[in-house]
Amino acid sequence: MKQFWLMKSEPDAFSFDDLQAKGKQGEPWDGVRNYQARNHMQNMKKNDLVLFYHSSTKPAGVVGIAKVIKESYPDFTALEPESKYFDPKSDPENPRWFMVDIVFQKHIKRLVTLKEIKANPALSEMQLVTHSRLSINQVTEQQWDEIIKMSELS
DNA sequence: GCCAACGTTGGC
DNA sequence: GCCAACGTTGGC
Repeated sequence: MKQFWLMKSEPDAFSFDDLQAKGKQGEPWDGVRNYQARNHMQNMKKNDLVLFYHSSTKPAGVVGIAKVIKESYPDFTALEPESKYFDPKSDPENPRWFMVDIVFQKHIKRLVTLKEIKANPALSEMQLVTHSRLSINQVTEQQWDEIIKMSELS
């Protein structure tokens, strides 16, 4: 069964254009230090599709589509003391944090803003709305279709 | 830059 | 196991 996700990024740090520039090699999604978000990553399967979301920007919203190309594996930055994501409590024998690799898939026709998502009753159950601080969200197929539909309306 | 919401930590 | 203190996220 195909699964759908939404991943947030601050475009100043890493944007959808940056992901596209990475080409086929994609990008390891390091630095996630929240258990719920980690659990979502551990459930991701190769070829699952991802809504790429820009946060802390004007306006915030979904900017494009990415795809999972590597399933979860330990986030090595948690074990590197010189990394800004270093977690002294993460044990190399039993890693606490994981990451996945994602790759650019395609652009959508236009930005779908958070404001529009919040205004759409069909999307009131989205984790993006109900768990606004969670950086990696699960998306249902119906929600996915609705967002894509919105992106195709001018 | 502010601040509300909320996840995490640590003392007890 | 409770909960106050603290840190972070993210919209505005």
